[in-house]
Amino acid sequence: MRLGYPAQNLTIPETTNRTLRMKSLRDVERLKTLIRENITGLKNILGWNAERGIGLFRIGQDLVPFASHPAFPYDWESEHGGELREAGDLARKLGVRLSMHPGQYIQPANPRPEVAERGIAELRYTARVFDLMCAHDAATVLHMGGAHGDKLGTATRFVEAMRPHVDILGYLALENDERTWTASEVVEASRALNIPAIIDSFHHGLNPGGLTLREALDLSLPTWETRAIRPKLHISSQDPDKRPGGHAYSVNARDWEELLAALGGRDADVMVEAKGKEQALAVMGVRVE
DNA sequence: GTCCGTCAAGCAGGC
DNA sequence: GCCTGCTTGACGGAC
Repeated sequence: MRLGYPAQNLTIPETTNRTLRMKSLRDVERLKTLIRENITGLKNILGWNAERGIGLFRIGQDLVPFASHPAFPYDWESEHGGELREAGDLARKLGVRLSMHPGQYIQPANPRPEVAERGIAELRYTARVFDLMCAHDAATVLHMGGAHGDKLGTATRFVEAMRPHVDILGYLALENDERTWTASEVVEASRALNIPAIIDSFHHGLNPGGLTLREALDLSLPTWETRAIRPKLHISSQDPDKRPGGHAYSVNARDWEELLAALGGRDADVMVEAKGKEQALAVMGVRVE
């Protein structure tokens, strides 16, 4: 089992998420510098992680900000491909597995074609990053988006929208969310696309769809056999000061024990989604100072 | 110099 | 109808 955290390290501190405002995109030199700083940030974080046995990391979605936007001013794959390749070599050498997690705006099943197409473009960006890094066990983790009052029809539309994009499907994994798509619904869509499903234990608790956590894992873990790579899971805990679904600074030890119990000794890599980033891994016994 | 609202983008749900 | 949660940096204007 490998443990990981997303996008930035609060201790060093370092980030992969430097960005700029859209109207600054035309400043090409500044943009290139910023992307190189993000890639350098990624390498620094990978090194810090490896020294502490942290073998999983989620690259921030703004590694190449606006990469999928029509206004992006140059061919980022040619310009930064060599740098990404180096970062990928480092990750492989250190044994760190990578992922990305496109945000809430990415909705391939959206009834508005322009929204769906924007989403596909963003997913293709993540796939190209992983291609350039030669990150063969990487995952692009995606929620299925809005249901638009018709879950069955939307799920069908999602599968049909994604099916032609084999370049993206090579990395894509679908994740349950806290209010719309349950573990079993996500597994069903994943099976239809022959891609893996990720269970988020916190989301599952809020939107279980009649399944225990163990039952959800029984369904989702085998979907990873299609890629012959280790399954992935997400864990986070409720922030007591926020409404249900708000992520806490750390992870509750009971939530962690519950996930381990549900796994029952089966192997998986676990992404810890906490506001405290790497600091939250202390709950799992990782040395994070 | 610091604070704060806004920025490409969408949805669902609580008030 | 508005605000918040998903996430959490940049940047311009107000003070």
